Amino acid sequence: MDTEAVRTFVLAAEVGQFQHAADELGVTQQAVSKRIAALERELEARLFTRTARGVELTIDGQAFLPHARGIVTGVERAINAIRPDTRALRIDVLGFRSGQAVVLHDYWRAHPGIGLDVVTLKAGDPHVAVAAIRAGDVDASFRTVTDPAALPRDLEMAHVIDFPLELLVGPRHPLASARTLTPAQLRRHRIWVPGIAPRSEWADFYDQLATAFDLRIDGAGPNFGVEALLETLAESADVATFVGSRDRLVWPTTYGLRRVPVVNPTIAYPQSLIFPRTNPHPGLRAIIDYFRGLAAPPEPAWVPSWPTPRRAVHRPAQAGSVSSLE
Amino acid sequence: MDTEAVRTFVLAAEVGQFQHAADELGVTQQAVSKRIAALERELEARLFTRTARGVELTIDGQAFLPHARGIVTGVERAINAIRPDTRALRIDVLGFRSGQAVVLHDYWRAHPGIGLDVVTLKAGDPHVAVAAIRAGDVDASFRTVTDPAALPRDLEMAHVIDFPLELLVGPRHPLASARTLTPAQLRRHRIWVPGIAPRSEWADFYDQLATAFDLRIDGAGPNFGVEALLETLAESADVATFVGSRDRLVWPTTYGLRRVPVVNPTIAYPQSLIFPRTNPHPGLRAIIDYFRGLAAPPEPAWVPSWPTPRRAVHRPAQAGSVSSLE
DNA sequence: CGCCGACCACAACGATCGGTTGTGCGTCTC
DNA sequence: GAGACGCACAACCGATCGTTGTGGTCGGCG
Repeated sequence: MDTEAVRTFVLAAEVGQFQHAADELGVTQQAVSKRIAALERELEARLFTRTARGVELTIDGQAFLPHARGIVTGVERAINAIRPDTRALRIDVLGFRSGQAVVLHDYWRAHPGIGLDVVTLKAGDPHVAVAAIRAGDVDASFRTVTDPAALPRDLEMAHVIDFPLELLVGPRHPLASARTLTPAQLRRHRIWVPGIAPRSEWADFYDQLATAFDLRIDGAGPNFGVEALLETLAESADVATFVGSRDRLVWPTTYGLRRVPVVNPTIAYPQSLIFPRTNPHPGLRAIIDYFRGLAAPPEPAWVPSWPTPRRAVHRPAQAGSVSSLE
Repeated sequence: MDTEAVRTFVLAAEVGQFQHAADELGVTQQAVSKRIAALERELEARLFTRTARGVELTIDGQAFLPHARGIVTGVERAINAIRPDTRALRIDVLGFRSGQAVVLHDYWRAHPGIGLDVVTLKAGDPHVAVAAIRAGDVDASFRTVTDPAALPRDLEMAHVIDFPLELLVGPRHPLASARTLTPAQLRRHRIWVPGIAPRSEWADFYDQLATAFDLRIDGAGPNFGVEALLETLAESADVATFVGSRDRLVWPTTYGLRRVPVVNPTIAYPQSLIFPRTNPHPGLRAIIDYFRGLAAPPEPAWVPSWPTPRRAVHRPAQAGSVSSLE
């Protein structure tokens, strides 16, 4: 199906004449006639009744019209998502099931009609995201540059939310029945975190976490995907993994897996957003505010020793109240 | 833009290989390559990065993908709206701004995702709608056959709602400042109701109404469309018209028009729905229940002398309580 | 009543497009 | 280094889409 034919159909239905529609489109009346005929042939249905003074929609044509309008606007939106000057807010997330993407999706559902495209740069190094933002390929990225000196001057990194960690364990694991766990209880248990890029902020986060609480966090293993990880966890009695409380797990229940919150202290991943310091996308500020308005993890919370700008908007006086146990 | 190319793009993005997508679509790999190349040329953007083991979405491709999915599903829905065997519930209304259509639209918004197509048969005679239902062109029609003997055996006509009438007057009309009006107050005022087909149920309705309350209802005049009517009303000091309380008027305020409810008694148009007695569309019952669940006009109400089956579902014991002043 | 004007359909023709087969190139694997 | 795999390019052919020219039908008008 040619979308130009669909657009022609909509126009012809609106003006009620092939001739007029042809003038509007800058083609001959015969071309419009052939486009409609082709559409009718493809749909195996008559869309217009031809009269001496123009055309009129048939019943099938009336039923088709709103869907045709939807196709036309869908095509326009699709093109606008690509064109550099008109494109919608484009945000890089670590993965489509990550807590970042889940909260973004919540925001999008709460604000229907907003132009938002979620992409993943699929890079281990956060500096790839930095380069993509500077190049204008994306408008913002949920990555973290742990060394403040490494962040270019023209970019800003803002802390937007803390994602508390949970332990994901199979039913045979000794910690499976716990309602909550403290970091001390995790000591000597194998915690497997595959798929973490070597020099990424997440590797640094887990490094600091392991040394802070003397944990056995193994991030080296090969990553065969989420499904393989879940299957391994489901059958293992001695291996667990960390997930963010907002991360989406597709079939956690079918594997019999349990998510156990870690408390006293909460282990919080300080989520930052990187975006251009000047001329950020107009819709970005609302998203930052939305993230910052979400509930903070329960105190006390452990965070890594990055100099992340603490949330200055909603909790201005509590910058020092987030206790670090280091 | 060719929707086949869009569908190919979605498939290729999902499987990650042109070759695989080509097998799936039953074409050669080269055809897929050309389709994608054409799409990229049209969008002036690279959608895939070609690798030795397949293809991977670029950032632009990732942004395009959800919109492309929307286009594909939109095309599917459009086709399903046409195909006789799979098509969505198709209901005939008198006009897209009529109260019937407005309430239908409310229902559709309350039940997103429901397959519903609203059409107008544009026929004066309700028997055209009857024929269309019997032919399977539409699934139901908000028309009324006033003579029960004229309704074919294989069709059912159910009363679904009462639409109370309001007087629409311009600012210079003597009744413009009234908050409510009784039918007796309308006597000797000119009421203009253009566009009523001669032998339709609406003509009968207004005939009965005029004789019941001794009103001057003029339905003969030429119909130049809603806009012309509104303009005439806005400037006239002695002509008014009737509208249903649920009818949508596009720019009533810009013309300075006022809608005045008629009470003591309310004048109710008993809205019926005609549909096949056997094998009605599965979604139809829910719509009938929705209409019947809406608020009834205030009592007492005048209704024409048609033998409309009164609402038996929600007000089973009140069949006789609807007072007719005839 | 017959002409004219408006509008759509059909025919013919050239350019373009979308499909095919055949081939070449780069990369990954053994 | 040979083979497998996957995508791109070239050549070819039929279908399609645009054009111009023409015919048919309906409504309005003198």
